[in-house]
Amino acid sequence: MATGRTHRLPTRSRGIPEATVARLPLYLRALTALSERSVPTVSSEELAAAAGVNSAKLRKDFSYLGSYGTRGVGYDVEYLVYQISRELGLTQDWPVVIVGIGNLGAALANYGGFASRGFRVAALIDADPAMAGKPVAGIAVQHTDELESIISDNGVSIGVIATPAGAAQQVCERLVAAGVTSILNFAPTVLSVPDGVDVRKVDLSIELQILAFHEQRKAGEEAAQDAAQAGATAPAPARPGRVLPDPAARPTTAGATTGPAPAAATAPVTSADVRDNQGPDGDVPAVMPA
Amino acid sequence: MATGRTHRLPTRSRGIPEATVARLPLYLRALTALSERSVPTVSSEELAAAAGVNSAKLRKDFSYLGSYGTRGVGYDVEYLVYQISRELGLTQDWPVVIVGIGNLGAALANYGGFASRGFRVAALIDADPAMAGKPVAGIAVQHTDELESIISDNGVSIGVIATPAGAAQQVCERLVAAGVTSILNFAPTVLSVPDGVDVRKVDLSIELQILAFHEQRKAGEEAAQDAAQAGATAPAPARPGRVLPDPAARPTTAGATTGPAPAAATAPVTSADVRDNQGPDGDVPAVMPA
DNA sequence: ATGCCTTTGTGAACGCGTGCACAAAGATGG
DNA sequence: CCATCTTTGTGCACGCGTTCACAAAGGCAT
Repeated sequence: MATGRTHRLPTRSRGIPEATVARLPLYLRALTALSERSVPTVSSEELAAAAGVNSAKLRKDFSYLGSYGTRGVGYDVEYLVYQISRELGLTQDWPVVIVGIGNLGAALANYGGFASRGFRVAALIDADPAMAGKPVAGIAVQHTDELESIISDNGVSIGVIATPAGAAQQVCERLVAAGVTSILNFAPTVLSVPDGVDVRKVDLSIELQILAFHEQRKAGEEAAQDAAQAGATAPAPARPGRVLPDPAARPTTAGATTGPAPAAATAPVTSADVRDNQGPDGDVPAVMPA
Repeated sequence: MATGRTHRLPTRSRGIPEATVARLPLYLRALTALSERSVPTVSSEELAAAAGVNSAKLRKDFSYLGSYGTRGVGYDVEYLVYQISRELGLTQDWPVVIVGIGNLGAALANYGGFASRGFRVAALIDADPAMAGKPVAGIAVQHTDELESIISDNGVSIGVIATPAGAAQQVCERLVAAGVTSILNFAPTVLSVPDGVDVRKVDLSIELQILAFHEQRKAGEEAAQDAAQAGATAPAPARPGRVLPDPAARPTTAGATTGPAPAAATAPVTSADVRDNQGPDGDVPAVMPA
């Protein structure tokens, strides 16, 4: 069972820490803006502020790329833009396919940020025959049947999945089998891929839940403070509370009844099960970035 | 001017590590799926597989919530669903506003994952007067002028920004001033917010760039291996050959003219097929999709 | 009851990422 | 050519996050 987990590689790809790689696009964006304003050089302090990071961190990040700065002066904007672009592999053109042209897929297809950074939408693919031929963002949608040939003919190595959760794993497997080695997944599902394939996921639902957690925490602390200070501030509008019924007591081994014991031991819920784990709810894809 | 950084201070919110919080939604999704299949209990091993993580990590994550498992048996699915939901603050209803109803904003509005997880779209807001009143996903779009009153009237504390990059910061400030304390940003910009406000960003462009980096690395290693196996001669680059010679000489402060110094950065990639990145300049920062 | 077997919960080691603080490098002015 | 000032590049320490490995806990069969 080569249930390749997500990305579990040498973490440090050829010397450049993953955390640094994730920030390079941020620096690149800030630098591009400076470049357009014809700013010749920037100090680590200025650039760090623009990118929203610590200047020491920025300098260390750049140190992994080499010594591209000039002490006492800063970094040459144009030169740095080129170096980072090269490091990120943006000096070449990356054909990309988007699978699943629903609301989200269409939004992605229309996203202007593709072309401007070295990415080119090579094809839009959807399983709905009715969509075939329809132009979206100026590109005719093609049917899933042609997925393999499209990828092969265009040398596509990056695929974007914007399908419903239920179709994601299958689409993923076809993409990988056809030669795709990097996938950006917008479907709310955990994708299983073989080693060597990179998967990055973007999930609106998860992001919101994380925010909700912090929001709840903030509300709690605030309440505690208010209580302590005895109503210094006006009581915030009570949020509509939809309280879930508490399953009451924790299941203390009790459930003796339905105990045919579906045998948890023997069937370690593996890939087969995981596969159908799809959307708990009819979850439609989700999220998207900008 | 409180150039508030993102969120990075309390790191460990009330004992639960941030990394753990980020995984809870993942567990919750897997558990919900099991719940719908009426599976009574799961072992950490099974659940970890379904969520795509290490079982030890999962157990440690749960240990921060309390001892909800039964040794020798595993975790009660229903009970755990409740506990995690409660911890994430999903037992209450969170009204959310989406600002910027373009392609992306509309896609988000249509996303089914909202309601299913305790989130409710309270309002759709757009700056275009022509959009006002138009129904999107069954909700009438409202004009930006009403932003403050909408937030106040509905007690909204979570806002989603799906506007073009240029408008994001301004919208953000209005949201925060109106009472929003958590923001999910889809615009490709770094938002500055005061302390106490959480910001999470989703950026397609960045994700793709990270994938491109790894893709390029893979291509490089592959080429190296091929070369080694093929007799270790001729650095035959595989696919989109990378291997670009350091083009522009680094700006060694040389030019006496501190002026604009167009810099040779545009660097015509001397070597073969490596297409030069699109325009050394036309790189428009991007207008959000939408 | 008793012993076996499964699975949790966690102590401890390890590695990555972050941020401080500073010496070295280089520009600039005299 | 030398002094001074600015900014880079990085050694070092600290803390979070991950993973291993195992003792304790509890079910289950005998």
